[in-house]
Amino acid sequence: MSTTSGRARRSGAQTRDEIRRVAMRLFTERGFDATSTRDIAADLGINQSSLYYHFKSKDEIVASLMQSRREEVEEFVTWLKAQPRTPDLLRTAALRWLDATTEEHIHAQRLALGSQAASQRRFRGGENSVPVAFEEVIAHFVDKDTPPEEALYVRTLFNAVGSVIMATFGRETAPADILAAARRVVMAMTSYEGGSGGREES
Amino acid sequence: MSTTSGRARRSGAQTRDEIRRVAMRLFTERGFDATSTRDIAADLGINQSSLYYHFKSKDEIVASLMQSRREEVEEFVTWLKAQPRTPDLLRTAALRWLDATTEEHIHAQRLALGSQAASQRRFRGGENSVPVAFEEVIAHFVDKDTPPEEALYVRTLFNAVGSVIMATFGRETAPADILAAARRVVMAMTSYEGGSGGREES
DNA sequence: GTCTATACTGTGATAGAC
DNA sequence: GTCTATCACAGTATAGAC
Repeated sequence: MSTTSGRARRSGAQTRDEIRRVAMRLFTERGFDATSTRDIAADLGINQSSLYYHFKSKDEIVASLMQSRREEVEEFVTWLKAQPRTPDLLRTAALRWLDATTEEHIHAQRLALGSQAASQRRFRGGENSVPVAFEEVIAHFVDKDTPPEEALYVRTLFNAVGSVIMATFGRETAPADILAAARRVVMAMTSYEGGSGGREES
Repeated sequence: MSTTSGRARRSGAQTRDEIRRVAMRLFTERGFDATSTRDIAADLGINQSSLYYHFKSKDEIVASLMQSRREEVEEFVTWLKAQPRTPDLLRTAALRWLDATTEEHIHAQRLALGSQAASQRRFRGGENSVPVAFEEVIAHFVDKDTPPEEALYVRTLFNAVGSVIMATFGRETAPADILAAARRVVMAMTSYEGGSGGREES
């Protein structure tokens, strides 16, 4: 919704926040590397060099995009350390963290995941890419009547290895450990029969 | 192991496969965008332009890297379609797919996940990045005696949203659905008490 | 099959007028 | 606060000698 294909809108009076908003959207859609400062400026309807009045560098833009989320992590850590060590703390903490995730956080995370769209576009490209081929697997368990979040659940299940890899976050991890963890994830996700997913009002 | 910091080895007689091997390693380590053709050539000890004798373009290199995985997906689909629709087919299929994942596949997937190392390096960078801050959360549930795959499990749990986002793979998905699916994942992963993870010999 | 040399393009960033 | 103009450089890719 809103300005779907908005480019070159007005000129003048850009604020830091407007730049941040556009940059977030473009970084999310195309990835950081694939988004040039010219792209950002063009979308705002201003000149590329004008960005440098508001930000010292392209890196500073992305850094400012990440800042708020970081502060929330610190608050979460503070809360966590104040909790008694009960057996269900793991679940409680995980759910609390999840509930603190807003829509904007999801955008930020998409960005932080690392140029998702950008590189994936490269690998999707053809008809004969892995993701396209994998759609048949998903289709085997999901049809048009499947609730969206359930379809997503199935997708996530078959991407268990990917989920674990993402969680390693660049640290060196033995492939055997990745596979072992992924196996646990698969077992857990196919054992759970939590009805509609256990949504609770808070 | 092997040649950890190997650059500029010998000259001449490079095969397509050697280029593929080096490219895979560098793409995985640094990401596609952050790896130049010069980097690849330098690691092989040849000139940048020599790559173009073997491959038409940089994109063709990465495309050739993805091909074998794609064929396996197709085989998997064939198998899947031949299965009877039993209630536990989802688990069976997910485990089968998982078991077909080799070490090399993990490298390929790291690459396909999209410049993981590259962009994440940008977001890690400072002391005050989100991932660094989040280490405290992990440390609250994991110590040095925790088995690696269990530690990975915890990391994956707290990255449930990220896992779901990754699984959406660029398709437009409502944030509410992402959160709903992530909630299911968290519930499932914190309900399962599968002992050591249910490793079975095949 | 590899080299040297170079064209071409796109990028982040700066200087200075308005 | 935005513009024009431009720089410096890195990247992919090509031409042609050896």
